[in-house]
Amino acid sequence: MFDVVSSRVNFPDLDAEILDYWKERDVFRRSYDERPDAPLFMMYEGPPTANGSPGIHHVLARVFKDVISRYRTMKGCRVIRKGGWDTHGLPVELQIEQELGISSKREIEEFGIAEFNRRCRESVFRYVKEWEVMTDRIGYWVDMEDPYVTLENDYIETGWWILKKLWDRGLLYQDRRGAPHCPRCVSSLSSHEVALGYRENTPDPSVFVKFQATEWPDAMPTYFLAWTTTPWTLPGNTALAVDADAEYSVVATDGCQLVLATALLGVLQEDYTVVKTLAGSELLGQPYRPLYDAAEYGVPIRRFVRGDDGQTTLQDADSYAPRVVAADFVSMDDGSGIVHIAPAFGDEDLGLGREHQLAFVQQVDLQGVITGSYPFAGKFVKDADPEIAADLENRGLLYHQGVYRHTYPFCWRCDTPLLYYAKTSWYIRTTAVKDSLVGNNSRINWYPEHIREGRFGEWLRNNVDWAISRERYWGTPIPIWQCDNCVQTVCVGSVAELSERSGAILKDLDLHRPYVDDVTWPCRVENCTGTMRRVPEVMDCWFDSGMMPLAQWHYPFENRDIETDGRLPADYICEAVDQTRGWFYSLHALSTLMQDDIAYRNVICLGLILDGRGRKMSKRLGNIVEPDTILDAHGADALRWYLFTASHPGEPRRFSDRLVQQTLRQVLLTLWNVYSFFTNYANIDEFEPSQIPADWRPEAELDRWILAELNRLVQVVDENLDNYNPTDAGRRVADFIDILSNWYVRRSRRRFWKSEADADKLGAYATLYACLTTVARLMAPLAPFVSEQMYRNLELRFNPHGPDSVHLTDFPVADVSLIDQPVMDATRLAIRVSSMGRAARSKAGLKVRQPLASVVVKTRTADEAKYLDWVRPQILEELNIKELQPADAVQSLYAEAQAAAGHDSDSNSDDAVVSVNGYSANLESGYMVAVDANITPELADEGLARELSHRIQNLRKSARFQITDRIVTYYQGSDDVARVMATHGDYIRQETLSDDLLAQPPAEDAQSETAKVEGMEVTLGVCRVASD
RNA sequence: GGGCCUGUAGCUCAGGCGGUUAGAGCGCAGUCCUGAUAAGACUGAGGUCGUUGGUUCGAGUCCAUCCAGGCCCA
Repeated sequence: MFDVVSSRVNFPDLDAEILDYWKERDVFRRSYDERPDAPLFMMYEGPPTANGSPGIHHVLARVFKDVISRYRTMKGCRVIRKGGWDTHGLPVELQIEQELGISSKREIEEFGIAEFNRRCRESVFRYVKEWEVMTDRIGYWVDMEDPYVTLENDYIETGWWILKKLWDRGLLYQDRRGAPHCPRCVSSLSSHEVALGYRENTPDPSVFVKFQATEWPDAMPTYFLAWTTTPWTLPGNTALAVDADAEYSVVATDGCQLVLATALLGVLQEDYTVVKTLAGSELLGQPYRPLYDAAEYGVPIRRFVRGDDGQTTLQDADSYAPRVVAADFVSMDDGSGIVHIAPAFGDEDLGLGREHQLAFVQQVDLQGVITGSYPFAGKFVKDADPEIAADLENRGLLYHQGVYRHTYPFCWRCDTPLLYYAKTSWYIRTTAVKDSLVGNNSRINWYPEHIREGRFGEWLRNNVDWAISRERYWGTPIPIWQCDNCVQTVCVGSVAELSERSGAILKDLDLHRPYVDDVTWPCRVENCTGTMRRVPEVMDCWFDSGMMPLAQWHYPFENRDIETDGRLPADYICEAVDQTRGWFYSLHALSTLMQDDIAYRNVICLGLILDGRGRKMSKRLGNIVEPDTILDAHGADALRWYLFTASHPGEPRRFSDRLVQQTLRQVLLTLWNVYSFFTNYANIDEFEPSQIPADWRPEAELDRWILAELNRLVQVVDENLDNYNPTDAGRRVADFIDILSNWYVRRSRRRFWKSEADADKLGAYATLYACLTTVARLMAPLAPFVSEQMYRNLELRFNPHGPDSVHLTDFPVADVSLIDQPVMDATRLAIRVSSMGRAARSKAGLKVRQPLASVVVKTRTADEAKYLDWVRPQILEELNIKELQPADAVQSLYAEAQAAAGHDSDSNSDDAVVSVNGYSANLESGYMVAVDANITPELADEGLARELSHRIQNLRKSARFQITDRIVTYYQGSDDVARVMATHGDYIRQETLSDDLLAQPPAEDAQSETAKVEGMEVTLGVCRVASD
């Protein structure tokens, strides 16, 4: 016997039961422990940070990780899926700053780094319980008992080892760059943080400034016209840049000459005459007078000097001689074609400064305040802008000023406009392996595919060196110690090495700041009395996540066998598209640098998750959907199924409770009801799987059809999952469930009901059993709970020595010999003809319960005419019609129907339902289904018999009788009713399991009703007969 | 400003190598069917397939342009 399955099911309760079962049997662990020799399949977990509650977007990523892992397990792999936690980084620090009510580095240092970091450490596990519960609840199998944690000493130590390797190869270096800097927080921002704070339509001053040429051949005073939106950088100007290949014009206007690009003459405010034109290259080297000579205002002057090694360094200088240089970034779209260059600020300016060994004037401090003795000294840069413009205007050096609106970055924490500011950072020279980065990428399978050459490929082709240092507190400390007296620098690659160098016993040292900062030692350079101290920076936390392939195993200090045992690279990773520049890149960059290999073979790149109205989910909008709400209402499978199938992984997806509920009803409940139907009747008939002969083959048309569809489904689902496409896999399963329920079961019901236990009935059971057990396995990776339940009840209880979980079974393999295309085509035709027939009946007001004499069907092809013959019984039964005739048997009907439909008019559509010749004919796409509308008295009686048994069935149902209960039926009504009860009594008794049909008032305890049937008042009652 | 993606019914989505009259589900209105069903069937309303050009005998599909939205970057 099967367990009794109610058609009413509570999926959240079912989830809980299955979770207990897995826990009890330790199924997850056994899914890899019990197959030591199976091929490895490696899934890398992109680590989340547990300092906030998990949201629905985390569920999305986790179920996509899970579905592929479960599929691979069923395909015979041993899937390694180690959990992980990302624990470092600025977001963690910010949260603590907020809690402490502070917002600057100065305040953190006053508060104390030790306590600050202690709080950071505590906060990152604050929600770990919630994460574990959610992970468990959605059925994501991942090893949470032994996860990697980026703050652990072992993890950090691997990071040090990697950095040292890079250092030894000259790939780790310190450099000065123009970086976005928040003057209020006194810190650089990572590109990721900058991206959070762009604001459109930000007004900035737009000033055109005149730089006087000092060696221009003409007598007339001549100025280079340059444009900037940051007047505060003008005192730092040390060069002007032009496009050497562009044409420039010298124009005469208002008592002087101006030089600017010919293409941009339109910016001039008044009349002018072009004196001459010349190439940009002819301007190169032209000296000009600085607007503000730094020496006069007490600001130190330095300049870039290129050494023998090709590297440039900054050296002090007494004076500088600004001049015109060439640059390839000079735009001809706006401005004047002459770009103001201040190497102390913009990154392009800095690069140009190096290239041309320009002077370097930095008249702004890290708080954004102008230094020196300028008239506007002591002001914040943005406040200095108007004063600088006014000062230049007074001196006749301002040509024009206005307002320019553009997109500008602001600090996402404190809304301060960011300044581009040249300062030193540590870099990894990823550009040294750029070709490998691009080349290795071509070996990665991206889903969706366009990411490879699109967003990711584009990013790699524009690769710049990776800025890995942060002037912060809570992160992996950069293991570089420098002498505070000389140039001695060492990179430390392990805790042991640090012990050895420092002479201290560091076994229990917390490798974080401030403790690691206390580790110092005397410089060993001869005659140097300095002390080796760690540099103050910590690592970018993306470096932490990128090194997880090695660091999660504490390689190379332990687990050296990962090099060869298949744990590098990953077979599969999956995160959202925002990780392109994040984790996808950091993994790829580090594995290219360290192993010159890919870090992952296959990657699903998920789109963003939006709310029901298509808006991004955010706390601010208050449109976050809590996973718990969904899970408690609909269960994990419904949520998973929705996430898999609603749209392809790369697409953004809308999410709402309503859509999950729809999925539940349409897919899972439909399947469950088929399952419930099957077990109910199987138990009544005492069907057991062992009754199916080993060499059983389907004979009935319907059985051959649904098994053909089933085996085709197996092929398609296997193919889709193998191609990392759970979306289409799930959609195809849903399609199958639909036809299984709404055609196979619908059409097969009577085969299960009938009392004789013949081969046909066994065939029906064997077929439906095969469908349900196969579907349970097919959907196990997608909907692990309901499939487990079905597996246990349908298979395991009859095969106690089989695998005790569906997730330990093999994925189904299609029996190609059962895929019978003609049968599938024929049944599709039956479904279509039935649908058209129902419409024809409906239009003529002929309800289906009323039997009709005949239906005429015209198909489009000869093949279909043949198929019609096969599926004739299905159509007749579905339409409740006695006889089916091909159209050529009723020659004129089709032509008449076409004529009636106005087919020969200019309308190019002849779809219609028309009444013609006593038929109701439905024309559609070249098909015709015409039902005979003539109801003879015999047919009317038969219709009444069916109507009466329908009423009696409803009474049985409302009396809550068991399906197998036998009853006595009472009836009172017109002569018609009495006659039908007599002439069709056998039929009614059989349908309703009535032992007797009694023409008398219902007994007292009978379930009864009086109603109008076909316009006649009828009283019916049913009474259960005591079973023996 | 650059890169990538997306635009098909009120909503969520399908539409193979270009080929007959562009489909499904949800929602709405009505009718029907039902002893597995929380379901199902049928009918109806609802579409300039984002725009404009082009290629072609033929374009939702291919090409170009523009528009709108999203993500990433400057």
